[in-house]
Amino acid sequence: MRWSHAFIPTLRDDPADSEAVSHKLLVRAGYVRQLMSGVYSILPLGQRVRTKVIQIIRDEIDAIGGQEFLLPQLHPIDIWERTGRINTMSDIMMSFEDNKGAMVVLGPTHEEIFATVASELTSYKQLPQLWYHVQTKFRDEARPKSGLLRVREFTMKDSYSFDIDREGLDLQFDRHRQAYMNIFSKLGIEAFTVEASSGSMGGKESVEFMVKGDVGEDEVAHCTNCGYAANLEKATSVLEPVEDPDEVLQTEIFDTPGVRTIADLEAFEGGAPAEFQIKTLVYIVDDEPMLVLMRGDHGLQEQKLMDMLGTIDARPAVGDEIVSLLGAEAGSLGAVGVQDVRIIADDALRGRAGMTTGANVNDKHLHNVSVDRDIAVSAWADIREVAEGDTCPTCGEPLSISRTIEVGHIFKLGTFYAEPLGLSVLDENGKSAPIVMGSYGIGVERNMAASVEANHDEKGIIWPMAIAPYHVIITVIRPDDDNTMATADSLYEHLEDRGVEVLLDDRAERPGVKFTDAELIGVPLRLTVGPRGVTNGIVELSDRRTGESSEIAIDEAVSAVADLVKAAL
RNA sequence: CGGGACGUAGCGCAGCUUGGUAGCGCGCAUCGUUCGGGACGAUGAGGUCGACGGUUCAAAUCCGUCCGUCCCGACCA
Repeated sequence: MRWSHAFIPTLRDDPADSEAVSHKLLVRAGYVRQLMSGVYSILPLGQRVRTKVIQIIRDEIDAIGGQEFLLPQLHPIDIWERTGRINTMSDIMMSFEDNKGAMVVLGPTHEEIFATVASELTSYKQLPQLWYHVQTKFRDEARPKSGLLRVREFTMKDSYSFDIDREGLDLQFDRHRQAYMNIFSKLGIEAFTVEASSGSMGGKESVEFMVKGDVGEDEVAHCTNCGYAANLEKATSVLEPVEDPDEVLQTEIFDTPGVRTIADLEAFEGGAPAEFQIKTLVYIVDDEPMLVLMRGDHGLQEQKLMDMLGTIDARPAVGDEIVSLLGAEAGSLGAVGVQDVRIIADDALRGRAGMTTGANVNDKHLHNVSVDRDIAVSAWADIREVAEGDTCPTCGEPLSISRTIEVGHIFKLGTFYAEPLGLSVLDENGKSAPIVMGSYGIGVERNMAASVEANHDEKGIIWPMAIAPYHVIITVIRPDDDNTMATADSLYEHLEDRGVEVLLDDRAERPGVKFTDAELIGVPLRLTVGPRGVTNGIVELSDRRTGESSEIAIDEAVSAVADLVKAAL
């Protein structure tokens, strides 16, 4: 491609509406343009990268036996009603009425559709199957952000496995895990896997692929010593025991004017340290109010609570709801003596005594609360959010917490979809058996952005060879010099003949502009061809990542570049 | 959905407080001089000032409503 005929609109300034590095660079370097919030046009350079990312994914999934489909993006709403996910996904589903008045949704994901096709599977002899597609998903995210990292219309490869039993699922799951790691490696992304909550996807076990990055939306607890890593939505840690007083006293009410928070009560004369307080939270779960008790210095991890309750609908109660339930306002709440309300308590409170908590009377608290004696706990669970420095559950070393970008997520769905959609086959005994499913997703544009987050410097993008829009850019210093341009043209043609993808910068621009643009768009190799060198039979070969350059004979340039490209792919 | 910021030429911004014929830089077009790290000079093109309504002799500027975009949080495979 000749740059003089290409549409590569580079910008000198960062766009005003960008924060994330990948967003700034992909816009400035002419890869994407925003149409509306969370919706982007992919420009020619971006499309070349996107196509390569897709092909890498396709090759890996084909290698583990995947069969590619093309599925509808328009879904009748009733298929979403059948699995019940109309309720769990409705917030992000784009839907509209067709001309006949039927409700149609733009597919946010395709479990239901693949499962419908899979209803034609009738015998265990047809299993296992591995099906996938690479298509646009529409999700009306409440808050698109960070350029391509969180959008409302995007491309995803999702695959679906169908097996007769758990063992088959486990095998397909492990193959995907390896395929995904291969993919991330080619994309220049240092991904690691973490245990994750499955959220609204259904199923029990899932693994997320994460890459560290400040713009990420997830937080992961990990142990550098033993390699333990889990999403904060699921992470656990070992608790240091607290010494409770030996003497068990009667509860005692006392005045705490103006005390509203754990910290207030710590500072209050006659108060208590946070680890001797019980934090009482009121939650509305599936329209039912309940109390959630935490140790004063611990935070609730809502997803752990939701997973434990098997719900996807939970929210903190608001002022009126709290007062009508407990008779006091937030700041003076407690669970002592509360009847007929479900009380979920964090494991950290088991057996604790000598605790302080709200009295359910404004500006009053209770001393000497023994959890077992005074509170009618309905259920115990680990619902505490792991904090930086907590003790690793597997090796005992301190955990650290990092922000991460989720670049892939794989799920063992089990029979979650098989049952409502009637997916079953006859087993070898002629008995009906539900199909065991897995689903495996990876977002294409998000991974492009994640790769930029991981591969850039102050000058611009540094693409890994495998997904670079071009392998090499030929920067012509004086395109108006016939000898120089002829040399550049010849190099261009010979490189293309060797299968190297070349961008020929033949624009009538000053050298500085061309160098800056070349570095911004991030082509891995650069050949600089100028009159001075051409006279001496020399061109310059430079490496975008290291910044190193060397002079090389014109005769050898094609082979040298072709070899470097080959070695890097 | 809660909180905050913003909306003026392709891009980045000033002007608004104190109403009076819309500006700067970059980019773009033509010509000339330049040319191995974002050149210089000259001449130009380009804007319903987000939309609608109100106040006023007069609104980018004041008032109201709406729309849009970004950031933090909630939310979220």
